Amino acid sequence: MKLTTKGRYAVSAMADLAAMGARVPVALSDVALRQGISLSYLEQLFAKLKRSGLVESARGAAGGYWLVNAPADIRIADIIAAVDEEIRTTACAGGSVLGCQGTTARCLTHDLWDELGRQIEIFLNAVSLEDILKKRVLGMAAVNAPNEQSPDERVYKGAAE
Amino acid sequence: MKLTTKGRYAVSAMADLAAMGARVPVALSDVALRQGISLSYLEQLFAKLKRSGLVESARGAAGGYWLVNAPADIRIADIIAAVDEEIRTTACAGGSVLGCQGTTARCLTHDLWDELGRQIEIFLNAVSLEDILKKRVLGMAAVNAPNEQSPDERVYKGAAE
DNA sequence: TACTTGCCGACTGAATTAATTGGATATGGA
DNA sequence: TCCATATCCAATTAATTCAGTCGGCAAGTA
Repeated sequence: MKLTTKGRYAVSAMADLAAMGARVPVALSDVALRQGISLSYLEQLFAKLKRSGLVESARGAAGGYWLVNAPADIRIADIIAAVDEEIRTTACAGGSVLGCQGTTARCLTHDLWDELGRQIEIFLNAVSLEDILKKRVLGMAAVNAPNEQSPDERVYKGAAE
Repeated sequence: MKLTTKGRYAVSAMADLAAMGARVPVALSDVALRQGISLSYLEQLFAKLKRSGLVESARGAAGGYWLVNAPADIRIADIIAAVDEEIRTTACAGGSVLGCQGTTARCLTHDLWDELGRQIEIFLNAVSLEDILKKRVLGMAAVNAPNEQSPDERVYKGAAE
């Protein structure tokens, strides 16, 4: 999972829309001012957000963008996936185990990056736009102890993949 | 937290040292061969690892690098911090809240990136080199439910809830 | 001495991010 | 109808970072 300002901009902008109310067209120029992001760059991001079905738009004067779903139903992972496309975290090419090429240590770390990617995805899937607006995010970080417990106790969900 | 091949290379190389035994000098040229990483690039990484006190070295023939501590006492977070230096995940400059400049929505997302960084750090701190060698990594991913609130119908953590 | 290895700094190619520029098309209101 | 305001669209650029290269020097061993 890439964690760049690109994804952060997108989340900030989406939170901005959410704060402005339901199905009210919000002009990107306003968002740009409030969030301190260049208008043209926002346009590129929203083209992707729209392509992913997260927002709708109206052209012309009094036009703008608005959220398709309620903030409670928009997960942060959806937003970042829309603008950052690539989710791969393992060193192995193509996500296939074949990429490890038979070397030992790299295959050992394979599990690590795999699990880290899952960890990040679980987190970003657990947080909605509404959680952000209502400041319910702090204190969510957690991790299971290494491998001694029964698999049934795991809280992890099989990430989208 | 940056998650690039840089950190992955470093972890792979450290796992390689760990697998070779305690305080045995391992030449980087051997590590480069086994892990498929360019020697010169490895040298740069190990300069940082040494500066951080994770490895020691001996020059000359039969020289090489070895781990200062036991694999069980070396956490992945230490390795990545050593080579990637920067851990900042918030959009706010300098890690200071002042970077938010009074805009509302960016400050809202501040908590999110803060917590995500904490999540990643908790995970990478919970895993040691020994865990990797003994393949105890899978199943550690987890997350707490969002901050105390009346439970609604939404599924935060997937089917396991 | 010859060889191996760590050490050091400057440089380069490739990729990506972030942003810019210059338009075209649609819409509502004066 | 005209015009300001918007989304839309494509191409280009500037800056950054990653990943890797290159050449040479220092130190230790046989």
